[in-house]
Amino acid sequence: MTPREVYENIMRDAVSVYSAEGLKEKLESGRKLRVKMGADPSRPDLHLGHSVVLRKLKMLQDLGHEIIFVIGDFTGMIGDPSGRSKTRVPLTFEETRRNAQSYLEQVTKILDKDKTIIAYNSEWLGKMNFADVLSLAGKYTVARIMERDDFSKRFKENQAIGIHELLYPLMQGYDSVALRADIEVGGTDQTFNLLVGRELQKDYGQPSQEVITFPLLPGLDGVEKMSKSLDNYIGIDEPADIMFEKCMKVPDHLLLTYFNLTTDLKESDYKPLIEKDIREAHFLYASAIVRLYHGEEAVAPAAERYRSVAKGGIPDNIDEYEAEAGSRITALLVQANLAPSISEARRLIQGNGIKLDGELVSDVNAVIDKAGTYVLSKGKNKFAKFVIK
RNA sequence: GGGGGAAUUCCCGAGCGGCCAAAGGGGGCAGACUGUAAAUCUGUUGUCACUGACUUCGGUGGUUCGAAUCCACCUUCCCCCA
Repeated sequence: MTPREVYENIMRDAVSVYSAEGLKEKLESGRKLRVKMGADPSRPDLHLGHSVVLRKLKMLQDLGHEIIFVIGDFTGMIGDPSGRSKTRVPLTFEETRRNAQSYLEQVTKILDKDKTIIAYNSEWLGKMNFADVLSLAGKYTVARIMERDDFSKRFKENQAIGIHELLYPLMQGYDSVALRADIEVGGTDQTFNLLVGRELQKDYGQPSQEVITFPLLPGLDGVEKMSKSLDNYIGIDEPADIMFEKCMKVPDHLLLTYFNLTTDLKESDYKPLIEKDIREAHFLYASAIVRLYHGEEAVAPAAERYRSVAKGGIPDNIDEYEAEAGSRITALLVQANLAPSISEARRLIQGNGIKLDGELVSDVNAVIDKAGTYVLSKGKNKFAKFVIK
């Protein structure tokens, strides 16, 4: 793609660009740009939600620009203030490095490893003394900080806001100063912080970075944004089978959005199909995603498996466990993680949710007493194979 | 600094000293229906050796035959005034 094409692609999918002229100018300057993106070291697992932004970074990278991931290890060590979430266990130095490593590995499913840089914000934030902090804090006002949506909301609702929380946008913004970022990208939830970076760079005598925000991908529940903790995600590291299955579960009304944000397909390839046959459109989507992250050869088997399970079949590549003859089915369910406790296993049986080799299990105290191979299933699509000795 | 209020199960939120493993809602899980969708309906949602037992209502002690409910202290949080 040419710089012009990349610019147009970004303008098409971005929610906001501050400023569009600045971005265009920088892209066409021929200069090697420093593109910053923040990474949360406490959650190194990437999903399709992240891929929205990562795929744009890939385009910039292909133009020869430098991608810098800022690992927020300094902020991570203090704890995340956003929301009223419980105090997060601060990460140790080793953990942040380990998570960053795993982050890098996953990121390189989309980006070029060699052209991707990792930076830790403890490198500069950790060296600041109180005078430096005061000087930084002096560059912003309470009124301006309170413009941030969640701050003002919490303030109005008389919810606590820690002083250090007010400093967070400044810390993130200062990262841009330290890195002399030309462009910063992120989800729309980061808009405020990214703009603070723009302001601070000016205060520190640097040209302001261009800020590009991309839409947040809604999760599989169709309500919350995609996140690992809500378990409504499709991980880019997941096995092809699971990926395929999850893609088929994307809510109908969001399928178009998913196509737009996470695939390379042209709208003309999928939009008519969505209107005509939503189920086929799901297959198209699932295939596209599996192809993207696992390659063409993984598509057919995953689709095949899906179809067979949908028909009530039992797939062959399922987790295998061993147990002794005479084991209770409830215990086996717990062993295979199909139930968190014996009690829950009993309830599942009572609720007609458990099958043994396709036969409904009705007795809570049922025992497998003959050696052999059995398949336990929970609901329509959770299976475990047992080799009983 | 002064005054007031709150802490309940995954979340929100009810809870007269015994009928409280604790209402109701949300969320989760399972069943029916389906497209392994949505919507809807049903069941279920502390643990276990499961017609019973055990451990839970911020923490520690106490009162009582008996405490989520009463008392004391502690911890944390919120509000109002300054």
